Amino acid sequence: MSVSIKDIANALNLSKATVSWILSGQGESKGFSEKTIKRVKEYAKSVNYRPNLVARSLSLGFSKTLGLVIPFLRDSYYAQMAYYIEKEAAKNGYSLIVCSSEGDGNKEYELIYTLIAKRVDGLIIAPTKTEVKGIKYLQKLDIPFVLVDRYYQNMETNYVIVDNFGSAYELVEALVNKGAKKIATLVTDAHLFVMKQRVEGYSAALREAGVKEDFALKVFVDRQNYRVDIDEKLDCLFREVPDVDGFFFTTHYLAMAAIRYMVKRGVDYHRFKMGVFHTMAGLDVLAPEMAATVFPIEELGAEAVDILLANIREGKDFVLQAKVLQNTFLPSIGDE
Amino acid sequence: MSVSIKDIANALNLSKATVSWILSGQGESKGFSEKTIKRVKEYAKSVNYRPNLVARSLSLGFSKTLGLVIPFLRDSYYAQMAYYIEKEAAKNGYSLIVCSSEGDGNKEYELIYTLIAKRVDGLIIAPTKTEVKGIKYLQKLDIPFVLVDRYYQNMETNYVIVDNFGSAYELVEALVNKGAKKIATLVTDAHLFVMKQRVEGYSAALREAGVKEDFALKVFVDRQNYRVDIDEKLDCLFREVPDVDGFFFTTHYLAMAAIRYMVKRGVDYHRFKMGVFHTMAGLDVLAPEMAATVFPIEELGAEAVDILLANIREGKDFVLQAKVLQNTFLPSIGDE
DNA sequence: TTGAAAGCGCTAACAC
DNA sequence: GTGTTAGCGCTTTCAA
Repeated sequence: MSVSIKDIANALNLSKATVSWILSGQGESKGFSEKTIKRVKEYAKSVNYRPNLVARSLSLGFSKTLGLVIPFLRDSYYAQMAYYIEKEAAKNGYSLIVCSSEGDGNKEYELIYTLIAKRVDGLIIAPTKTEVKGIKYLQKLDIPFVLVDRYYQNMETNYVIVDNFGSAYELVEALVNKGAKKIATLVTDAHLFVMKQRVEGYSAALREAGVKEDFALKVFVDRQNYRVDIDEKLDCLFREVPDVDGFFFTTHYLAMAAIRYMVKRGVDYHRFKMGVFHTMAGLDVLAPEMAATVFPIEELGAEAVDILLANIREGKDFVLQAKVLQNTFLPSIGDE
Repeated sequence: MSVSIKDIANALNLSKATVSWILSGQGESKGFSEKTIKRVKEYAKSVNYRPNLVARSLSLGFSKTLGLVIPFLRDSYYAQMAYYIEKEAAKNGYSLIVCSSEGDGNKEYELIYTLIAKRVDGLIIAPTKTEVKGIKYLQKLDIPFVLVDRYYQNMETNYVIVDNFGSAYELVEALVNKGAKKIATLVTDAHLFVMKQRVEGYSAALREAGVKEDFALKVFVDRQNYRVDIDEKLDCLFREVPDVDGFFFTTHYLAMAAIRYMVKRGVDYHRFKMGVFHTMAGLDVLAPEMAATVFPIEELGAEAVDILLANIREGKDFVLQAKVLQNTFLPSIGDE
């Protein structure tokens, strides 16, 4: 096995305490002699000593590790989020345990439970559905956590989200200003609060512009197999509203899927006024004229971590923080 | 603070040992009375007991946690890899600490060092550059690890990679069979062994087909700012070889960037015979006719974990495993 | 059928 | 300047 503080202490005829202090950098402030400090450090290096952080965690009561629970790490959106969260965490000396809940509430709960057992110092969660068992549990145990991307209206938690309503409003308003009269919206995961907000933003912008809403223009796509479901739904849309002239995609991959559909059906989609919530690579070349509202993903990740760390630091005295970030409006994604 | 085994023992007038055994499910096999077992379990639940896994780790000597070091979690390719690795790890009861090395060898070393200190049971690494300090360190300490995606020819390690040479060969051969004579290849991160292999596969396929290689057809793009660098390099290519009629993209985003360029320059790229190593969303609609060789990412992740766990389990007796997976050849990405 | 006690590696209050 | 010691929460051997 690897060498421990005790081994070093024995070899050098010193006490564990001395070695511990010196190795954790408190040698000088504790007033140890130059000689001893040097002796310990050199010996430690020579025998390849590396601290056992799990012992340290047990002793200190914190692990310098955070937990992240997201629906799907393979989704580029969450992957980016995870990336920036990890980055900010690392900057502050924390590691990140990443878990995918697969959009399953029970799994989410299991993961949270395990993370707690592993004694992470706090967690960041992009919650799934309306399952709140895990969240409630965290609250009961008084463990710091912050919700990202989605949140619950009726619960007091830290959270950082984007202004879904406002961004959608701004986007749809732009489409209207470009002259679109019959703007369809494509929606998926419609049960999510954030999605509802986007759709409300859409409705509000239309209302404000004096355009009457048409239910036939609201297209709901099944998330699970959206790539096939969208064909059917769009066929239906074009049948019912042949003169549709605009599209508001509530999320990036719906835009991509819709364009895939148009190309397949031979529809010249460039004639539509289009806007997408959160863009993705490829869209910019397929439809450079498309407007977009882009997530401040980096900021979102960093904010989440900062709030979490503040919560961890301040403990009981911490007052919950809710942050609503603003998207960036991009008139056309081609010139980003 | 949270309740511990000791608290339960005190409250129930039992010993810590008894409680520990019962709570870890060995109650019946140890032969405790029904009554005691029930009493302990119920009490534990009533006070919301949850085990402290760090204490458990310290005592047992393993953490049931793995470490993953990849260049960039925000890259969709690595994100997917991380996703499948986490999935397989979770299936086996392990958590995953994910870290991005940012393609920086020193950072990679730091991360490995920290992961070791946190006493992960093993690590999976997609190494950067030719920096092997971290790897050497792991070997010296005899800590189980497996390399993915990239590996070092001159070192004895576990690794799982794809057949880069073979896949590239197959792809370029297909382009030749479609009639392409002057096939350019776009390369980035050319110093990487895997990239070299792909380029060699390209060369070999040309050689085999009796096509003379033209250095002007080899386009090297700077990874850091490939989106701007590629314009200049392609301008140069078209100037020097105006009748280029095929493209072999050594990685997905180069294909996307090249198409972005073509669209910008008004080049009808559909006339080219094209092939890409590893595809991405959007390419299928932009160039459905493009051939591709797709990574078995899921298999790669799962294999890596399985090998790592076997190594952890068998320890000294484990014989290192090298696995070369086969890509799937896709004649045209439009019909996947 | 249950308990006592040592130990995992590290920290920190308190001594000398 | 340096050492003693108790303790973090859990496992496990040995005893009773």
